[in-house]
Amino acid sequence: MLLSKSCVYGLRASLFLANQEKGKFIPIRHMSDKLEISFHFLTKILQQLTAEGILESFKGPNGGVRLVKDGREVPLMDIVLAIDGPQLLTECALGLPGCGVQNPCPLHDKWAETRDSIKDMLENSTLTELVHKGRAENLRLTAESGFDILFNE
Amino acid sequence: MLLSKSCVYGLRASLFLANQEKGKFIPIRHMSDKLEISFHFLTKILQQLTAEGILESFKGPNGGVRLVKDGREVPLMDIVLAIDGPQLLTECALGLPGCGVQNPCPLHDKWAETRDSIKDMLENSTLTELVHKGRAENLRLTAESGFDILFNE
DNA sequence: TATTTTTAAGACAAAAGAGTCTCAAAAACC
DNA sequence: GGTTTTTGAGACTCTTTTGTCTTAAAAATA
Ligand code: SF4
Ligand code: SF4
Repeated sequence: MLLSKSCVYGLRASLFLANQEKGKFIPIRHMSDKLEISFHFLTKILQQLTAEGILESFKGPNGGVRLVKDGREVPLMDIVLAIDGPQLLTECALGLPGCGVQNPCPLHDKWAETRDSIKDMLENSTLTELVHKGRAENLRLTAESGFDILFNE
Repeated sequence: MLLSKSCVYGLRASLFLANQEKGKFIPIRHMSDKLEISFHFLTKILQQLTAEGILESFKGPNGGVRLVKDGREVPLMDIVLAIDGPQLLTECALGLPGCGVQNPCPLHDKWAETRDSIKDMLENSTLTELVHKGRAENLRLTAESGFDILFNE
């Protein structure tokens, strides 16, 4: 898999948050219910995003988490880097250690192209952009429901 | 990681075989030494390739494994499918089950592009092509050595 | 202050991936 | 036939990933 499960959950939760009223703290329990992700597992993942400065959290009643920046300013890459780290961009097809252009394997040229296209996609897609698209077309964020699950009470 | 470790080892061993005298059986022990891969682990991986009809094996002295087809006819995709299966081409960015164009997530369009570029790379690269490139430029297949390790006795 | 609601932290367990080991079966050679 | 060399099959262990659970700390509210 390209992204770890933690990373995928982190992305889905971030999209959820980008679709909420700006500045409002959303309880993790609410998200874990809507997105059908284990509450404790999601909590652990979002703690990483909080530690990385992508989310901020607040304890107690009316607490929860929220995006620090407007989702428009948050490329998916930020979340991927916070959770999976940079391996995706540094490791490669044949997985040899300490790779680079100085000492490449036969796949390097082709792989570098592919890797760049992954990189570009993650850097050029922002949370808000995807939320707009998802809202407009009622796309889904969970196994069953469409995007509208994010609005239902 | 895009490809599992088993898959990467399978690819490296296949490149090694594509660089050998056509039709000759190469002992797995020889490959595991040269490529610095655990002998037993590599054996298990190559057994999968044999079961899938990509390699054929022969027991006993002067035995080993060899490519069934000329490496020119073997795209990397064959080896990836044999070892990692088709998930790379069917699973996707947000990892939702049963995905497709009928019921996409907000990332689908962008991911589909990226996925196609991965697919194209694996389908359009053949073992022989990469061996030629590796030989011409003495590229590496292991952590330390260059392509010439495949020739040294 | 006591109770409730929430995140924080980390121990713990289950599952999957990676790697090791042993023994059997086939082939060659003495 | 017996020994050696090789792949085949599978049990087994170790590590990483994934997921669960418990307890603590902070904040609100009564
Ligand atoms: S040379 Fe490039 S493709 Fe090959 S292992 Fe290194 S970074 Fe990966
Ligand atoms: S819609 Fe496409 S990108 Fe999204 S989860 Fe499904 S297959 Fe993957």
